[in-house]
Amino acid sequence: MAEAAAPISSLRRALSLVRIIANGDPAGLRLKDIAEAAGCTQPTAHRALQDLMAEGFVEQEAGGKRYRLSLDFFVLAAKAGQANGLRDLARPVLLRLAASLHDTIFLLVRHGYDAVCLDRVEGPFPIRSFTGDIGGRVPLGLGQGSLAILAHLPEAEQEEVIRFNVPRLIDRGFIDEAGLRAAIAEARRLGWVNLNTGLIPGMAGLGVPVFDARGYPVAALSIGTLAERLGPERLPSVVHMLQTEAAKLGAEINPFDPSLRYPSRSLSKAEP
Amino acid sequence: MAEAAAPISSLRRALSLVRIIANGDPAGLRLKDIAEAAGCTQPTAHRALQDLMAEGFVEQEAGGKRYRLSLDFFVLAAKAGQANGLRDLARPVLLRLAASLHDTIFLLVRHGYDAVCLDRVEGPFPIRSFTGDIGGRVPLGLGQGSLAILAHLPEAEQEEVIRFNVPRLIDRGFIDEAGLRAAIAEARRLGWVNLNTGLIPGMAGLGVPVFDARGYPVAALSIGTLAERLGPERLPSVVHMLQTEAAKLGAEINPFDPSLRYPSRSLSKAEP
DNA sequence: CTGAAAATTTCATATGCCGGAATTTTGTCA
DNA sequence: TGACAAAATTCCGGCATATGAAATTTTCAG
Repeated sequence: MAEAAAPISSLRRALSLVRIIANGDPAGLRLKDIAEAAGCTQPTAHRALQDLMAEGFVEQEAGGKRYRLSLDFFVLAAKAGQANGLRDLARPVLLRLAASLHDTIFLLVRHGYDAVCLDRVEGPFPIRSFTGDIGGRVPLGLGQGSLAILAHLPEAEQEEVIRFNVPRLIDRGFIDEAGLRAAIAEARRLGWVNLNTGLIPGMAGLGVPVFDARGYPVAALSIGTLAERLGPERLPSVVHMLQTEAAKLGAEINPFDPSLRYPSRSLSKAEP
Repeated sequence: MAEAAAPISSLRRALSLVRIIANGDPAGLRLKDIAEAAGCTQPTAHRALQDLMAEGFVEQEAGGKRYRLSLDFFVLAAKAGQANGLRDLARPVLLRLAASLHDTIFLLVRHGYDAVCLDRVEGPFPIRSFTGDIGGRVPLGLGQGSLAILAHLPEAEQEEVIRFNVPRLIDRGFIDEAGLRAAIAEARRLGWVNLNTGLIPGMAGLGVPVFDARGYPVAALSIGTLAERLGPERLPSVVHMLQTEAAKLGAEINPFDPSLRYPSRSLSKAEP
């Protein structure tokens, strides 16, 4: 299968070690396996890992030999979720919504071909979602908030994402291209997304896009709840509430910070 | 003043760039400032940053020149909070507690001289806490959960932490050594921590330690709420609930995984 | 529009990285 | 518990590659 056979600098190799560890067994990986996965010798991997440990990116369980990501890394990364300050801006919004609606609220941001869950406040009902936890990632188009973003992207960009994501979505067994396009059209027509379409039985959700000052859908607010809690009588008010908060949030996004619009590099690797 | 004047490998320097960026202005840092802070020339910093970008650890706002941590980094790190799988184990616990108590619940783990907020589920009341958000860090001893951990550490270790942390706590203007020792004694006597002591006016909280199979306080559960919600009639039942859940959680921690006990390296840098 | 500061590229040099082989440590199976 | 195999770590010579001065281009401020 396509093996990442990139002959690269020592730095890049070391960073790839971090990825390998992150994606490996949460209990930690052995040097041998890391070296093998990275395509380098054990001494090389070993020395890189020493440095990674010295800088606090990686740690070993006390006494043990297995390498895992360090808690320092976790702390460090909390500061990476601040793209545009959006997370802090959105926090009161999420809290308000959760308090009013008594359901779980998600904040998603677009990141390349994916939507990333930046934050989440849960209601009293147990919810299963695609995005899952904070830091979770789903292909654009899968899930309400994610679809809300995709549906409101500029035409050309939307096409690019669709082309890239359809195989990924099919792989996950959820939707084909026709279905996706239909869902996008519907989302665009309504201005929001309502998927009761039993992707997860008994669950339902709503997503609305968050536009920045340029009308670009940088993020989405979504709600996840039990299907029975989104019946015809409650649904309109929930939509209204989400849209109101999304509009307020969008207005607060610094219009002079052009970031978040076009992620700078080739982004998330596909998982086809 | 104390300048990190460590002549180190290229890898370590590059990793230090990540730290510099993480601790800098969230809007991003310029190459010149990064190079200066890292103590290397601009070309060197530049090429390291190119690699960091290529690996998705760092990104530039579209078109701009400033470097910031990438969202990929955020995604990656979500997997770093899994020390011991504690986060997943604790999630249902947090949800249960939040649902029953209608208050904000924190999960803290010990990390060197600090406690790190691994997860948090909020109740309907707006709360100010020391730890703040997920990924937040406080010196052991500051805050209810954090103090609960410190109070139940083995004597020698506790002394070491106290010696290290007292200056940091004083710097924050919160407590002196005598006060800390009194609080520790009280916490140990009760088995839990109750700080209504107006550190934050109107706020109150409770913390209970979570012990692993060896009786080592690896973590803490805590509740943060309005002072008026922890009156004498409600307090005992809240304590009981937290303790019950803490005990259950402790029992689930894999007793054969010795990690989390002694963080492997020198840990969090002081901020004196 | 202009000039200064920052970013990026070039290039010769030597530094410090690389992997094979040797040595020590660890984990496993009797 | 002992012994063996596998993994981890250290050593070391050769050379790839990171480095910083200088030159060039781009950006930004006034």
